[in-house]
Amino acid sequence: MADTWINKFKGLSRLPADIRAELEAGSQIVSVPSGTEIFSPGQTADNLWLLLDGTVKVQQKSETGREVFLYRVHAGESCVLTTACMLAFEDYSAEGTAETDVKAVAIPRKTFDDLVAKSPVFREFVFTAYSRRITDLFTLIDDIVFQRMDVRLASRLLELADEDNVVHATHAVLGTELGTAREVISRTLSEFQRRGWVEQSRGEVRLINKDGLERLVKSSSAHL
Amino acid sequence: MADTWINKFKGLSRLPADIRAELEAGSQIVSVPSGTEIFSPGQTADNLWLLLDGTVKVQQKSETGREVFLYRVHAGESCVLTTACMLAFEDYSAEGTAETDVKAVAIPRKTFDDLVAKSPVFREFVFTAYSRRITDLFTLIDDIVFQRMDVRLASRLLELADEDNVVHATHAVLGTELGTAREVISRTLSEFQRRGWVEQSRGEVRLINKDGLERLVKSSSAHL
DNA sequence: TGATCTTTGGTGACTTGGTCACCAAACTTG
DNA sequence: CAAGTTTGGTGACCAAGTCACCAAAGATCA
Repeated sequence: MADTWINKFKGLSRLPADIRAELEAGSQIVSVPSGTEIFSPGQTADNLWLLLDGTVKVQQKSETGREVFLYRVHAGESCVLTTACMLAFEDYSAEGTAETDVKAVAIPRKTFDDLVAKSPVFREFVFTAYSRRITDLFTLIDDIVFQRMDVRLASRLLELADEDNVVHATHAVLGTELGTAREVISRTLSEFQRRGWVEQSRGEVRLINKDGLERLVKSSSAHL
Repeated sequence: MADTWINKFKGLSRLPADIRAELEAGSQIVSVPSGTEIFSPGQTADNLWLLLDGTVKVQQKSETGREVFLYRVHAGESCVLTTACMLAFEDYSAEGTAETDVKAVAIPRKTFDDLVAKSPVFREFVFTAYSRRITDLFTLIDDIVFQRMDVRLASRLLELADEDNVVHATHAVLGTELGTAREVISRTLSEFQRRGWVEQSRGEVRLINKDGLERLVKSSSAHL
């Protein structure tokens, strides 16, 4: 009982026993392979996903066909913004893709609505998740408007690096992550390489001097 | 009974009588003068506001002291994003200011939480409002990243014009509305003036050829 | 094993937008 | 009306996005 998936989600551990039972009975665990489209424009979202393993990348497709990265959902978090659209019966304009193999709990609309009605703890969980995502969006907007590209790229590289300090992504992918052009990424990375912070090969960037990158990021948030 | 404020809000007219009664009893109508700070970072939001009259401008203040415009709440709409933070007991990073004299219904946290629990219609109202705001934010991000400044300024001028086709705003204000610098606004407006679309005087822009502005806006959304 | 195709990255020229420094004109306040 | 404040204008410069094009690294397949 103590090792149920429910305890992996911070706000849910305080749920009373009856609600837990309903939540477990009314939802199911699903696994999807890397690359799966989890939700997309035109498709009604019918489930709230709580991620157990893997990451989901949420992007906005613009009319002109280009894409902007919005945020990334990690294990222990939920794709909660879809719920607004799920309950509002409105179409979602963003799309979510599994970046890795993903294991998740899918809560159907019916169960979700029921639990929101019944459980104050579940309600707080949902609204807290909202609050976090919305704050993230505000921060993103702020970043796009005021932050220099080199700083944004440096901090994104640090986030995306694996345990060997390698980022597996093409310049084009990094471009859409930051909402900029591939050329800008190429130039900025050359500059980082010239300074001895990174080494590049096709499809990957090795961070060989994280300190340099970190100093660049810090220097920008310190104009007080 | 039919002329209650409740009917001014699209999703609420279907509320059953008992819920209506609770909503009316548990909320109050407030009036604040133009310029009032309705919510701001550091202050916990204790009420959900439903606007009856006037407009509220929601901005994000960055660490560097600059501001980005996020969205505008009109009569018949709600400041719903504050509720996430209200229920999540998290601080809000954005601030809301009355742009005009504002009349609104303030629903305290307690009443709000209660109604979300009890009423499916109220729940749908809340989630629909969320969905709309979030979609607006997505559109904003898309705009910032991909749209040219002249197009963005033209469409904003058309939005902000009063019945006499005059926009009452300084270049600096228009700058923060669009997340750009005053100088850029000045240059772009000079260009619009040169083309005979607008006339300027201190603190206001008169649209004398809306067609020109509208054509510019349309031309940009038509690259299919 | 090459020949060809596709994906990825590099580059120069140019345009747009943001920053800085500074000034001038228009209002406001005493 | 004099002095201060707000608003708008301008040139020089830098950062970033766009366009056109090419070259190198892998992938595919006869």
